Amino acid sequence: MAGKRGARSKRTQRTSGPLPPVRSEPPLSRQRIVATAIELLDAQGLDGLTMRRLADRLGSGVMSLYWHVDSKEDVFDLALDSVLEYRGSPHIAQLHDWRGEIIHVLEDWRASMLRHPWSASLLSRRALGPNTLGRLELLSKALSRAGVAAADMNVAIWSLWNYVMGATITRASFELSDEDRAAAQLRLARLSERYAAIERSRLLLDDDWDGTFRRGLGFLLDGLAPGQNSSAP
Amino acid sequence: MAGKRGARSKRTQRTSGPLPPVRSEPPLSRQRIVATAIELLDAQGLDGLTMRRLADRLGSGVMSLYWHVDSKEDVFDLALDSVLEYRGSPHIAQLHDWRGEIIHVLEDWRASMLRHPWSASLLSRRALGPNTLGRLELLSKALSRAGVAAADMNVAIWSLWNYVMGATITRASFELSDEDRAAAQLRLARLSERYAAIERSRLLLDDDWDGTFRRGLGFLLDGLAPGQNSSAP
DNA sequence: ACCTGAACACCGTTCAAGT
DNA sequence: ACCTGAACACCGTTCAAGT
Repeated sequence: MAGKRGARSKRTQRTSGPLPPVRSEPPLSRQRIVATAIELLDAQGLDGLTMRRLADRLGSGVMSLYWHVDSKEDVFDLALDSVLEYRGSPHIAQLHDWRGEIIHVLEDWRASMLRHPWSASLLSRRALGPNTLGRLELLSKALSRAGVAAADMNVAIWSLWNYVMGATITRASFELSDEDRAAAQLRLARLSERYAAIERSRLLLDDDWDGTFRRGLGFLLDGLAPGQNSSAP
Repeated sequence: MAGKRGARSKRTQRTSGPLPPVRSEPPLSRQRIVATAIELLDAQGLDGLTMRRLADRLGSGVMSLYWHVDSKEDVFDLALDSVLEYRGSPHIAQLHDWRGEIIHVLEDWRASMLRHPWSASLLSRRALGPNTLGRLELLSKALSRAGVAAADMNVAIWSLWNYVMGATITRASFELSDEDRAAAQLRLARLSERYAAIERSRLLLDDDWDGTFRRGLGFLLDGLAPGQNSSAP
């Protein structure tokens, strides 16, 4: 499709150099490498990404990747930060609904990670990229508007970060394989007499992840900004 | 040391078969494998554990391990759960200080993981072992005593689990290498105009992890059990 | 019952070389 | 400037065999 000669006769898009063979792969680039890495991670999980497989998908030799990228770690960092890009409006102050604004920021963050289940567990191990910092910035500003005191700001940010990250990792790992989950449930059922309390509340059978996330976040926000009650209109 | 012939003349400990050469390594066992795996993980981190290195330390061939253990994943599961064994008293109800009891359970959990920094990030990826379930059980009972309603129980447990796990992973990853941390701070400083809010609160320079953990946990508990105020005697 | 070495099918990355 | 293949120093695990 790309490069097909249509109505425009001048080559306005490729501005210099001889045309490469029309049907070949586009040249390697950081961007293409990252996009393909994300595809591979989505399809095969964290262990599924290898430099060799990545090169295969890109139709290049393995070592060609290393011109564009420092190492496999580098690929992980780039893929993670790419997936965390915030695509919403930076100004979503909805009629002074600060609580709603904070919830929006965190739900959007969580949704981005759940779209790429490998990303949550990577986030906890890799350095903070620009898009991650951007989301922290957004959160910090929303918390300020919600009246969180400067002295409590870092505690509030880290608490929410930890909560979102933990919740997303937990959910992603429980969703990973029904097989594992069934095995865990079986083992729990077998040991139910030793774990009477969590058996009674059916902790490991509860799969309303979205509801649990929202309600737990509500409790945390109640603690962080007691002025703003959850039942306010 | 082990097996040294002393005052006891009868061999009461080894009950059958010929004595092995006195000075040799004790025989391979699940227990020894797990203990050595933990040593290796403590010394070299998650990537430092390989079956070959593990066998070397144990003075055995690599494939001998597979008689006692299913796979490398199995070793991870066993090492993780071993490290999470709860060594405190199961009855620490201190004069009806339910809030203090909950905090104790969670601080002890966190401390166990911080002693083995690889464990927190493993916890998020591996299945729940018996010791992990035991700690969840302890938490569940403490929450019941603190008056958390049955309908809120699972939300409360998961919220606290997510908080503790997230906080511990975050702390462990920031402590991992001063080098990375310095690099992150440098990058943040350079981009400070784009991230004015988190720069202002010096989010990434704040290293009072213990205080932040405790205060954030306080906020979460305020939300979960509003009856029990943090300033109560 | 417990341990072993050889072999297989992989890894990430260095290096010296090509265009 | 960009790409490459050969080679190095590793992996986890299968298998057939030893005691």
